[in-house]
Amino acid sequence: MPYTREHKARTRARIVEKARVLFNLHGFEAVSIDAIMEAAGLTRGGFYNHFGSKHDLYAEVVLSFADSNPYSRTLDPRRPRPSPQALARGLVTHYLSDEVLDDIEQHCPLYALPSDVARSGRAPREAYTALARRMLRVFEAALPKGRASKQKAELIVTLCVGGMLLSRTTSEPELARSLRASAKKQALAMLEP
Amino acid sequence: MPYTREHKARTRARIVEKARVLFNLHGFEAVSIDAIMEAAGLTRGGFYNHFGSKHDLYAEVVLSFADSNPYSRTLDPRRPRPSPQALARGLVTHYLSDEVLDDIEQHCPLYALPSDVARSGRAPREAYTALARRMLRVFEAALPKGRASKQKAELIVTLCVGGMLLSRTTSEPELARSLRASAKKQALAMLEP
DNA sequence: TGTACATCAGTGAACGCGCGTTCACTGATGTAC
DNA sequence: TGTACATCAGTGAACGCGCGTTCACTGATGTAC
Repeated sequence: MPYTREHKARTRARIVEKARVLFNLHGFEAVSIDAIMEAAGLTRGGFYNHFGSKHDLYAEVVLSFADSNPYSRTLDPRRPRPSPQALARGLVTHYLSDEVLDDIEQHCPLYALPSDVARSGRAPREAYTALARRMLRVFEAALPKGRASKQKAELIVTLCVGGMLLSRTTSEPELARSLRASAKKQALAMLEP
Repeated sequence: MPYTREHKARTRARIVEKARVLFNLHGFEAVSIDAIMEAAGLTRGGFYNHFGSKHDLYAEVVLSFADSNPYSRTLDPRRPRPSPQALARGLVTHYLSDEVLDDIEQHCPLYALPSDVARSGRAPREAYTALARRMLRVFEAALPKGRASKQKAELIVTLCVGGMLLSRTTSEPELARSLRASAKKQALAMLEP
């Protein structure tokens, strides 16, 4: 078998990664297979050696989102793992930060691709849900056990996603900043003991 | 001038209304001019008697969203206008209700079309912002004057939009229900004196 | 070690379809006389 | 009041482009001998 199994896997991963960035920027529909393959340094035809259709790629991309914690980049692997509380506070602060808002490539699919996911069938929606659950767990781990904490975690996720969504879509920077600041303040307050 | 001015205005309004419903269901890109015109009882070619391009229609549709208070349907015009507090509580309850979630045509563009709006240029984004501001005003009117109330109003809007967005996109009905219930409870609590 | 071979990742031309847009036209309707 | 006319909303065929997908091929590379 010429070309190793690893070679093909790496190529496939490169396509998914480039698609992730392009989808984040422009949405599923607006990005052509041509554009994705070119970004991956390949040509159009080869796409179907890796995926059955463009829809299959959607699911793959959203699954890859769920597998890559969007907060992980801010964690220095050489340091000891922070406490659940510090992790939760850090996630809120990072998630609602100006730097993330200004760098569309970093945007989380929870607010960057909701419409596209909703229209794209079962697999992408399940990946979307998995990502939301992952965020929920980070916050639940930082709160005392119990029903009230589950509700608090849900509210914090809602504030993070809603805050960024409105910030991203609104045309007034001042309103966007204010909405984000309010959401961040409230979410952090909810993490206090 | 054959065909009265009113006739043309009514036709135009009908196109915008049908486009609004179809865009809500499928997004901007996925709905063709053919489909819109057919829904309005017309044929393809006539579209350009009313709009310069499909993009012009986007802006028009979002502007029409901003002009139609999504809560207005729940208000019975024969009754006296409710107090600002009752109006705000009613908006939250209606906005995050199961009935609205289940009827996509009723969905608010703040969470139904964010990606499409973000990718469609200045005019739709400004209409989107106007709609968000309108919601903010409803909540501010129900709260005592001051800085804290402005923040509270922003949080309530964020909870409403974020809660419905996550509910709409998630694949697990139980999670969707729980997220919405938490958001509703918190938003209503914030409206208490 | 070197060589012939088989495999299959990758290429790029071609196909077909849908959609936004154009355009020559048709015919319903308000207006002038 | 009735009629001829001008206007322009609406029609539907046609155009052109882009994109998803197919397919015959090419050539890089691991394997067998």
